[in-house]
Amino acid sequence: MATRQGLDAETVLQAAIELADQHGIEQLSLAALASKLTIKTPSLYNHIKGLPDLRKQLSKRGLLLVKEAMIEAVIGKAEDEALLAAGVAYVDFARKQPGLYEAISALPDYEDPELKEVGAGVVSFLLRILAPYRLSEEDALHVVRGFRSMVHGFASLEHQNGFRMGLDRDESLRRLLQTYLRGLRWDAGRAT
Amino acid sequence: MATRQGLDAETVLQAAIELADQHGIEQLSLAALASKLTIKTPSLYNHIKGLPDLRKQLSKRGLLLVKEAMIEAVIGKAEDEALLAAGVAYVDFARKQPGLYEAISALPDYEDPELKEVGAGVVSFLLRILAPYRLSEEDALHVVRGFRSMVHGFASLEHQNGFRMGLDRDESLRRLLQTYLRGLRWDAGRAT
DNA sequence: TTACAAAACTAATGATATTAGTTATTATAC
DNA sequence: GTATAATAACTAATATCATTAGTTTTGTAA
Repeated sequence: MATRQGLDAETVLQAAIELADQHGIEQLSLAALASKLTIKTPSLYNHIKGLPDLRKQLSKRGLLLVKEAMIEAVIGKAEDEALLAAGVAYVDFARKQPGLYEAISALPDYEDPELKEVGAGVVSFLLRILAPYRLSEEDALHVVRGFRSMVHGFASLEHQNGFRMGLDRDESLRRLLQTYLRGLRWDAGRAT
Repeated sequence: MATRQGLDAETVLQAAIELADQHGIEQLSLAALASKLTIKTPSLYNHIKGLPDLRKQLSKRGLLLVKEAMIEAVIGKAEDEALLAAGVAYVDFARKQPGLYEAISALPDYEDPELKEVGAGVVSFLLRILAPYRLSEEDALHVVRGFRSMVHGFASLEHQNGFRMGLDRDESLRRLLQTYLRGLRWDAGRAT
């Protein structure tokens, strides 16, 4: 019965991403996923290790994709322009793939080596954008933390409908980043 | 059997807060909560409406407490000093009450009127701190969004062990806020 | 003391993830 | 082309969980 369909780990992951994007990561259950794939729940275990493993995969994929989105966004740009574009791309990613973004922001164990690695990839990408600023390594790392805090916080609050005033959200993000960047210039003693 | 203990909604909420702070909001189950209170799970329904309701109560309490913490922190301070203190108090709250903080950041329905109200309370508190800056209403609202994004993003990343370099985290937060505030001064055309 | 409200209970239901063991299908080796 | 091995699906079973219904017991108020 049930003629075997060509189902592999990647297909399962894609289906999980769709479900998470549609209904939120909280609603992503193995039952719902199996149903979407028209198989029974236990059959999923041929492709994933379990629900925690699946969520980890979502987190990892999310981190990879958000980094790719930022890389794509900064092509041909440098310094403030590049940081602004990267920040906007980050937030846009969270808007377009809300479930995947939730997976990034709700991960329980950042200690996992795979997640550590992709996380470090994001950080090193940001460090490369910051290179032209000629900051010390320590200063640059503080800036990376600041940048990540800003864009993650913005995306997170926006996602949970935390911005309820009828005020343009893109404008809020742009101002946040630009104000910060101007502060950076000031710090460098060369305000433009 | 089971001599009735003086158990009310507040006691139940407190126990839930303890569990959430200890093991994370994800691990907070009615079964664990009932066990902690030495009652059976269904008995909880005499005090709460259900698990979603309990989580909503945690969110509400968290928002109230984080606002209180900020209010307390800005006593005798104004302008940049006050904003910095409020930001630090926010992050400190997330550190000391991680479960309660998770409840704030993982709430599914910000549409709930009660939550809207306490959320608006936080915003109006921040607006009052911003009053001396004499910004237009629109500008001030953008700044509030920026401030919330920064502190929430920082607290959230720190909570999930997102800052893995051996770099002082308090210093990162201070720099983030101060850099932003200097950018604000520059915007106002009166860089100090 | 009686009556009522409420806080606890037991029992039952339905959803969930997970494991064990089975069947059937695909692909590989000969 | 056939036999074999790997594997993708299945059924059955278990444990945990939230929730509802209905019951008992306790504390309080009349």
